Amino acid sequence: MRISALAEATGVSVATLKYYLREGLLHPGAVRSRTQADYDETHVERVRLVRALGDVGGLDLATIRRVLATIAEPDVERVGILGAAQRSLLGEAFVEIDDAPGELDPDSPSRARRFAAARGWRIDPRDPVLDDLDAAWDACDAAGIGVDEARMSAYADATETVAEVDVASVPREPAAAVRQVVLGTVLVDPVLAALRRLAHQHVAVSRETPPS
Amino acid sequence: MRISALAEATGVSVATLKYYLREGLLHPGAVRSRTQADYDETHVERVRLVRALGDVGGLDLATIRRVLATIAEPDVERVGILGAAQRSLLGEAFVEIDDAPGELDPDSPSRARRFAAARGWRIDPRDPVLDDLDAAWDACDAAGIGVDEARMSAYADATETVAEVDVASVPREPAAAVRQVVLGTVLVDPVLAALRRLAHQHVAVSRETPPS
DNA sequence: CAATCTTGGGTAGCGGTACTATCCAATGTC
DNA sequence: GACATTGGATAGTACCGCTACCCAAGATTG
Repeated sequence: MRISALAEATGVSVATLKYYLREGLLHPGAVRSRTQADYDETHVERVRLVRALGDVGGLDLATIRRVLATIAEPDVERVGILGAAQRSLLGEAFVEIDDAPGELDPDSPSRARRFAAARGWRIDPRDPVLDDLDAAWDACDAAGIGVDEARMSAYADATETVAEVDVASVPREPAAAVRQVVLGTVLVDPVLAALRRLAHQHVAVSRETPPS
Repeated sequence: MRISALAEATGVSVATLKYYLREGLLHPGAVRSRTQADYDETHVERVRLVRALGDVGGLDLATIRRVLATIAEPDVERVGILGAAQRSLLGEAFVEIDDAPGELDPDSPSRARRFAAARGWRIDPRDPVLDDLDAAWDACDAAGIGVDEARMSAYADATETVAEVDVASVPREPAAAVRQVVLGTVLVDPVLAALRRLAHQHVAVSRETPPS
């Protein structure tokens, strides 16, 4: 399969494919001569994956590159599967959890930390996702959306059942597990977001005109 | 409060505030003289809201402008509260549901449509969110993440309980309701995403070392 | 075998987004 | 009266994700 055929198969222009090759998002094809390389199904899949991560997952190319690298050679030993996933998605911003400076204040933990603790969630208080939750929660406050602890608890219940399903679907084999976790973290979020909007519609309609 | 004080209060540079004023994202202050205007708490809140929608919600400025316009003068009569929310978030891409061309094929509905129907969700088959769900679901397939109907059902269960909470928190008064729905749609997604990642962590840890 | 693609490789440019910097004359402030 | 600040305007910047163009080597077709 030549590059033009790959372009046709994926719906991505030849120029863009060359760009992906240059950027290291797409592995080179088998070189047949100086002006010909052979691409196969793995290239088609890769291109589709890159587009999926970008268009649906909303990742930029730098993050996509890290995600692909993580999948290619997962560094499970060092930080575990979830750690590897998180590091690939955070990039520069990722701080090795042991290296975290002594900024942690056990006397006045953030709202997210208190919430997680109260819930009995066993989470390292240095986990940066806790800061994400604080930021998102604060943003809701700034917008005047009342998200009190009760509502947050209901959300946490729901996400916990989601997480059980997610974890149950992770393969035992480490490399496949990393792949599933990294891609699942990114690509299932949009699925859940769409389902939530649809559920809004359904619930709203059902309240107006209850099902007979 | 002068513009420099507003900048200090919000952590946004004066240059950027001027830019927001120009772009209509921030209402002008009370003009005291040709070189002085007075800003108040409403301006502080507005700036914080704009940053929250951008930084946390990931919206671009054009979308933020539409969201603010929708909140300011909701057009509830025409398309209902959820419709108003959706239109402000979709912008150009929004197609009046009655105007939808006859492209709808009732004989071969998409996977998302079949799924929603099988679930008993009462959703207009022309709802564009169904297409979003199809795209997100397809992206999971393209990535090799197996999301079968069973898993999707579990996700739908979870989002349905989230949606119940969401709908229950919507005020009765129309203008406040539109505000809650539009902002809640955008800003709660990141909260749920963070909770899901934390729940992953918790569930994974609990499986390794079950709670005593 | 010659005319016509097509390819890899490279460089340069483009359109959009979200600011940022600079200048100005009018006006506040000390 | 010296200096800082403001609104208003214009121009410039940095980054991102492509896109366009060029070239010479090599493949394909009539």
